[in-house]
Amino acid sequence: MDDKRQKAGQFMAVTADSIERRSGVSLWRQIADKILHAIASGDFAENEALPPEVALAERYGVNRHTVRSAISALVQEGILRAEQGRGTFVLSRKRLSYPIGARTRFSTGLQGQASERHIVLLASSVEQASQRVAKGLGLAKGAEVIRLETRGEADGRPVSRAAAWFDASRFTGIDAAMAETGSITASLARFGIDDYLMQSTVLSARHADAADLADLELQPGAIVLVTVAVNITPDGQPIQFSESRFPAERIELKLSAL
Amino acid sequence: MDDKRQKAGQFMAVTADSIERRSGVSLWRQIADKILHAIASGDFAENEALPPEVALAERYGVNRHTVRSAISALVQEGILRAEQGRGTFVLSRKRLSYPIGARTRFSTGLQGQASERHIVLLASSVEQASQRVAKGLGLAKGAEVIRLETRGEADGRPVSRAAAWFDASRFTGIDAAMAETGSITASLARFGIDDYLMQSTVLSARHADAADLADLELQPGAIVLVTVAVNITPDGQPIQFSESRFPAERIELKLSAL
DNA sequence: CAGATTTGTCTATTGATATAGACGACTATA
DNA sequence: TATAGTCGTCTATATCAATAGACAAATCTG
Repeated sequence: MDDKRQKAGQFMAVTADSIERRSGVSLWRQIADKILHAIASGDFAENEALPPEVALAERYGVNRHTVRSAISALVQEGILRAEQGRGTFVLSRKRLSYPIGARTRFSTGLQGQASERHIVLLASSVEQASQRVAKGLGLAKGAEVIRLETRGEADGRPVSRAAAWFDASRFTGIDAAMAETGSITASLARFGIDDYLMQSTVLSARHADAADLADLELQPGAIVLVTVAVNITPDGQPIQFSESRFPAERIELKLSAL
Repeated sequence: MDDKRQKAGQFMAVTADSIERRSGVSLWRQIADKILHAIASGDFAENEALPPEVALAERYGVNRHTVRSAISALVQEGILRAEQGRGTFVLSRKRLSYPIGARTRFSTGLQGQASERHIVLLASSVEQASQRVAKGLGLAKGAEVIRLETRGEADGRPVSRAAAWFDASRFTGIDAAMAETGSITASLARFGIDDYLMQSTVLSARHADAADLADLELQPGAIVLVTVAVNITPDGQPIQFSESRFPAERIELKLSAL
């Protein structure tokens, strides 16, 4: 059984991670990804020095300057700190594990992983439901809905960016409640909803666009995980339609027993 | 509230999707992503012509040649077909929706979305459990495990690439069973396992590496969704540890009520 | 202190990426 | 059969990405 990866004549060092050339994704971006992944999976311990630049260059089969480009992107992002003469150190903790399940709640989900976490209400508006929002909420297209734009932060770093839609006729004032409480769960409680479930979630991934970069403080070329979900009451009434974006380099999604 | 996205002096057409320059991801790759996304979400209908190159160039704020680079990548990938004098046409269907749930089975999951689907056993081997595999299966590190490398295909296109590990002492010969039946479920049935559940799944996303590109027939720069899962018997015994990769441009994951 | 190690900066060169403009080839339609 | 619309190809130029080599600056160790 031939292995396609064993390309003709190409030497493949045992330690060499694979890098794609002329790919549309620059080498420094690919290497930055790999370093992030290595940190997230514990290969490079927190507060420890990375291997020196020359070693990384050899490991990935690129020039030292290319490694430096990758490192400087991660330094700018607050993941690494480089110190002349000493080395380059891992600042950032491992990837946070965001639970997804029938009763996912932001506030409790990251407990134990981040000492501080909260949701910021960025904006709210009343608008007419688009096709997909209307369908998700079981409303007619064009019905009035309230949209809440929020950002989740953990230890001062953005970990999610979400838009949530609610039936405007039923949840009048939920924007004010959200601004006051900083919690979707608490806001819904004011409308007599003390429990709700995730009905369905669809998950995809794409490159971050300009809005994602600004909202999530990412570097260009980063990847975002996108979830589109409908929350329902225990008796099956849809109450919330939402689209969330997570920076793939900082968050992994843990699908818990649902 | 200032909007960072409104860059100084730069004109931003109302229809212009956001594109990041000097990002480490080339413009043609970003535009290819956007076109794929537009197809997946139904903006460009199947068998219909895309807007002409000049229109796309204006829409994304780039040169026509840059759009052509994006299109030619998608043509190579079999997503589009360009016809001189006529236009550029969408060949490929929408993104498939792969269900993830407690009882996810490849064979049934894509029913109705693809007329033909099957799993190919690419390779199998016996090896010593790594730290994470051992932990997932509840074995001692270094215990003998059987690894199955598989690829899932739907309508002739690769949609998943997975490695699955089983306790070698309990599932001796599962590789042969898999080769014969082409189904994990059927193979496990031979060992008296007629039901199993997903215990936990961790989900992340990253750029495809060289192996992914070859296995999934992707173009460089593509994104893969990665799931790491443990399957257990109804009474809680771990039987399978697996890592799967899905091409984000062809697959979305639907987390069903579990 | 001397030497080794490691990050920081500089110059130079090559190839890929992106823009710009012009024109040819093919198709559809009035 | 004109003409307009669209994709295909070519040339030229500017910028970014990547390689290469050299040396400076800071830190650590013996």
